[in-house]
Amino acid sequence: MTKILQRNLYREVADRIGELIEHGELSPGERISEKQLCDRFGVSRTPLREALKVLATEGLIELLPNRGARVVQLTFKKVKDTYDLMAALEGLSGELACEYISDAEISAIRKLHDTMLEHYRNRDLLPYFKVNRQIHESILAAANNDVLQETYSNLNQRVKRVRYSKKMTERYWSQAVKDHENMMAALEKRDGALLGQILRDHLCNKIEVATLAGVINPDYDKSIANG
Amino acid sequence: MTKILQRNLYREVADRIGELIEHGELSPGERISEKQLCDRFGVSRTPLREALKVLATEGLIELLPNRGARVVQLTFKKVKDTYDLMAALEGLSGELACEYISDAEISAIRKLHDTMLEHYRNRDLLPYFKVNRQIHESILAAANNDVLQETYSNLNQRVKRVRYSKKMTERYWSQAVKDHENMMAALEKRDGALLGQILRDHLCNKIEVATLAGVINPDYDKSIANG
DNA sequence: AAAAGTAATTATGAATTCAGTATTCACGAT
DNA sequence: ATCGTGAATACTGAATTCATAATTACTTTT
Repeated sequence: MTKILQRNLYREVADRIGELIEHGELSPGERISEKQLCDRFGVSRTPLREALKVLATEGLIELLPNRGARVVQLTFKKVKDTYDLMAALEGLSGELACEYISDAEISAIRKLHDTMLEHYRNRDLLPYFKVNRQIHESILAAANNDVLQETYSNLNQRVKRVRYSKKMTERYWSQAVKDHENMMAALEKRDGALLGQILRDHLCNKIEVATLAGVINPDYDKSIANG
Repeated sequence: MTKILQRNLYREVADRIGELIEHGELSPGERISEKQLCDRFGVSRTPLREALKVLATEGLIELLPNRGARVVQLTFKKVKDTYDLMAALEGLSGELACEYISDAEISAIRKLHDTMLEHYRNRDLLPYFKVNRQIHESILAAANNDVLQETYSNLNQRVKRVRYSKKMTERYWSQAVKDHENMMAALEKRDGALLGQILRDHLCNKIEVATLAGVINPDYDKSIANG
């Protein structure tokens, strides 16, 4: 692990800790030892503690008065709440995108879409996920709303550790592809209301939640393990 | 100004600075002097700087490397982007609220609604705004989604300094009241799709944006003054 | 042996100190 | 007179130190 050397130390540290959480190297509920992280990153406590405060604001960890920090336990309800919100934001991004998107941007997304279909036909899950994400990000970017993008990005970060780790069932996968066909059509017609509706109803998120519900302790507020 | 005495210093300081920004005591674009704020609050630089990092994460200020912090300049576009987002979140809150809300909660909101109508008839603007806000907050609470509530609260904080400061025109006001009549009806029918749609289209936010557009420099990205 | 109380240790909260960068002001050159 | 260069000053970035709260270990008592 390369030590951190310079510049905007607190932000750098915050990102690195975020990665540790995402990859499960810091377990949910686990006490975060300041000293341990300081040694790991070769940084003093000042920027590290600033990073912890920022991460708490971003919802990745929680601070207990006089008792340090711990990684947030993702409960089923928290994940569901976050996904509900993300679905609404995707819907908005669709509406806005149709207002502002250029022909060039549409054809770029069309290319991504066709590539994704190719991956689907070959059942290449990882490449499929990657292009899928690019499509959603492109629409988000076309929405031309920085606050929206920032907010979505933050929410996504919170649930990253339980995303992209589930296997699709064939049925859900084909439904998701159908959704994308409809999305593409709505986008090319620049039908914002329709695209928004499709994105809000887009099953991806709900699939994952459903999958989680099957995989994990179905208890509503019980913590769930990392992927 | 009472000095800060104890407990969760950084959070306390962040809230206080937030108030200063909201009330316009710190002007947008203005350099924030750490030393000055330290003296004002009777706090050392450590918790103060932690507070600044948090406020930057929350989008109230921005940090310039080696050049300190400044209050974010609210441009017309930023406000519009934020309002678009808040409208979407309100819509979601309406949909979710209809799923979870109890009869008791509905009648509580009905009471608020009737009180608000009373204030409208008397043209009591401030009490009207206050009850109006309580209604929206009640629906948000009934949605039973902590992440949604937290996100909405954060966005609201960013634009607080330009809200609640505009005078309603009679036409917009009566339209807003009509919207609320429809909202109330949808809520009592527990028609989530409808309530969501009404809330998304609810004119309040757009009114304010329109008002701002008339009051301020119409230049899209130009900064706007505090209320 | 178990439990409770106290001392010791460790970790967090905050202040201070040290270092590096930007800004300002003065002086000189064109 | 204006612009450019450089030294002095002020401020931010980060490390260290000091204070206080929490946890642990140990002792003592029942």
